[in-house]
Amino acid sequence: MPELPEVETVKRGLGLLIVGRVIAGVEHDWPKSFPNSQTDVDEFLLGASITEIRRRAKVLLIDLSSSYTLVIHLKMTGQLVYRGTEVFGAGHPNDSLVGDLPDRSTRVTLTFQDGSRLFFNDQRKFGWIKLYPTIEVPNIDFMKRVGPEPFEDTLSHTDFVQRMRRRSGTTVKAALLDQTVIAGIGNIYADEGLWGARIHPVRRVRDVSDKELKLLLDEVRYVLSLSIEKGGSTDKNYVNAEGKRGSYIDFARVFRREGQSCPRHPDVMIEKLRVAGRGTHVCPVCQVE
DNA sequence: CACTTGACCTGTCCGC
DNA sequence: TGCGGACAGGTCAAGT
Repeated sequence: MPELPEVETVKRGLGLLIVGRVIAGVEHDWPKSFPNSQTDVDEFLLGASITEIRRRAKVLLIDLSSSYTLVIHLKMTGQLVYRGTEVFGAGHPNDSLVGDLPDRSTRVTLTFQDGSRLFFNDQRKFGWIKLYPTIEVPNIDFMKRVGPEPFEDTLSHTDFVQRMRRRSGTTVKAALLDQTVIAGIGNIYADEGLWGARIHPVRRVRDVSDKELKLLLDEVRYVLSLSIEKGGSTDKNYVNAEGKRGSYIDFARVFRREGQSCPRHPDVMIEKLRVAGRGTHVCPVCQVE
């Protein structure tokens, strides 16, 4: 679930909450959630302060004063929730989606010198936090292969068309989800962008015109920026760094709206199908196969 | 090589 | 009510 807008929202929240704090302790119970050795922890994590929070694609980067970086992928159900040291009530805001922490899906807990904590919760255990030398981050396989950021101003419409054409034999939805074509788009914003551009997700890229693909980039940029403005999409698991939900789902036109009417066609119902192995939402009138 | 499917996991929901 | 199976969906490995 966390796609570009959700990770960007967490990034902005953590920027306000944890930059400058000094890491005093780390606990982790699931090896795949935090695979580094105790030696790495002792040498490069404990005692380091947080200098900057960055994002690349759906990956969050927490830079440390030790010249190491915590590289974090939330995958489907990951959450990063900060809790301060205030002692009122249960110690968390009333509108938080998350209760007392740690809880049974807490995989990693970072404790800061001032007693505040950052919890990495991940129900399905697909996500991870890995400590890398900052200088090595661009050499991680994923970082070398991932495509341009959607809002990079050097990404022209023509560039986008060319990158999509590299996957001309597959469906336009599979190409949009391919992180080496363009970074940060997942199932929600693929469906929303394709509806915006009136392109059926099952069409082969080779059968989609340049004009349609250029419109698709505009529509993808529109839904991503709207979602960032709304704090992302909370369907089930996603919360921001304060444990609060995002509201893009209230503005979604097709995602999770099967059986409801298309915003362009009050008499037509949104349908759900499977494309590229994922639940896919379309208006059968706007989007023709 | 290009593309598709399965695995990684847990929790929820649906039908029998 | 219990139980098996489908589904949720990001990414990589394995299969066609």
